Amino acid sequence: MPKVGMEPVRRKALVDAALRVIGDHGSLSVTMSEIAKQAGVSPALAHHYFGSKEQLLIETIRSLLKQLRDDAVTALKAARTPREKLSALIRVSFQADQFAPQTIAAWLAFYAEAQRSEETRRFLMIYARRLRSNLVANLKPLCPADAAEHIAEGAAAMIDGLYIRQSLRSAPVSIEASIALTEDYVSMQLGRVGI
Amino acid sequence: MPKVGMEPVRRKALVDAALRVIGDHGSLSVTMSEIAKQAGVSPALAHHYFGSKEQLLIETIRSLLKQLRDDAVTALKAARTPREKLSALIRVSFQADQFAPQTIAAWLAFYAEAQRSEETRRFLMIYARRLRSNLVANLKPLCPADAAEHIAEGAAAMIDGLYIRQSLRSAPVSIEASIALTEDYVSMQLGRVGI
DNA sequence: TTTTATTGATTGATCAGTCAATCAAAATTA
DNA sequence: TAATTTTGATTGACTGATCAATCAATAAAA
Repeated sequence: MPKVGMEPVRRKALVDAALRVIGDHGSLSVTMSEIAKQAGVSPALAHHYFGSKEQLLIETIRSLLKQLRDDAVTALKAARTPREKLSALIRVSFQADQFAPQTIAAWLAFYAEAQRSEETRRFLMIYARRLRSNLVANLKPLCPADAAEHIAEGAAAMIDGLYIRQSLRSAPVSIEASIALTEDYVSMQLGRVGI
Repeated sequence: MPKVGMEPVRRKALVDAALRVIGDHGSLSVTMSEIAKQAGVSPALAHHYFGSKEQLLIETIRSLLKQLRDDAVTALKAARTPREKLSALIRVSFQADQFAPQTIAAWLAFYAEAQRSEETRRFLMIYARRLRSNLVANLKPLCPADAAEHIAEGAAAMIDGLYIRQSLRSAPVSIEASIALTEDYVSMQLGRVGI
């Protein structure tokens, strides 16, 4: 079997499998066996490449974050004005694959894990700060600095809150409605101070 | 030992212990032993009274919810006008003990669990709906019905989002700031349509 | 031959859940 | 009142299952 150079292929397959299994299962209490099976390899191989379950999970959240960042970068590049960039950030947050039940379930599981794992928390803090600073940067040209901080805080909270509420599938707020709600908040706050 | 009538005492002690252990641990992956130890009884007794770990956890979330409801009822009674009642609802959501790191960690853990446990999800949906309908009921006197739904959705999302972000302890938004942010949102939305 | 990839089998630890036994208060009987 | 029975409370010890992690063995490429 051993074609040389399988390592990156296997690593990716395992990380993707982990994300899928976690999303389906809605929890980090998934077994290495499940993940390995999903990736089509033996559990032993997962340990061989990642050393431990924890390490595999760390890589998994890292990949989730990278995906989000790449999307944000692309969306920001496509937008011209600060106001357009704000809309782009909101749209990226609610894009279909991010808002899929499994993805939301995975995020939630990682947030819970962050209560225990320092490293997981670090990653989620990076996400939170990035969203915030992206928002602030594009709000500052449109309003006073202190207002920008304030609005960014509120918008970020609303985005995260819409995720949480989506996870219950109780009163499913559609993607469009979620975007509208957040856009509305930002527009109204900006309207208060001009533009 | 057997003084008769220990059952309710033990049940409460175990539920409280579970909440504490879950909050400290930041996860539902806590052992019956830990919970029982915290309650000062043997693991076997926990099983005796609750039958299973799952059942104990269900009772635990039920108690968390009851606490919140009682507080809300009290706060609503003390407020007079609809606008005051809205403020009361916001204040209750962010009251100190609810906003304590351990309580937030427990909520988060239950949200994650809700992905798997139908019953847990039911409870959380009750919370979500209750908050929403309380908000709507007190918004309706102040604005058109469709606006009330819209504002309630946004405010509820913001509240939940502020919780989530609090759980990371990254950019700790104080209780007062959280209340202010939500109040601000509601006031501004209402300002748009009068009052 | 050496190196890389891969797995089956195994181990050790952890836990939920069970059960038989004990202890002491309360109820009943003498 | 004293003796006896009943019942609720409680636990230690055990079991069976699950799982992360290890390792020695194998297979194929280089």
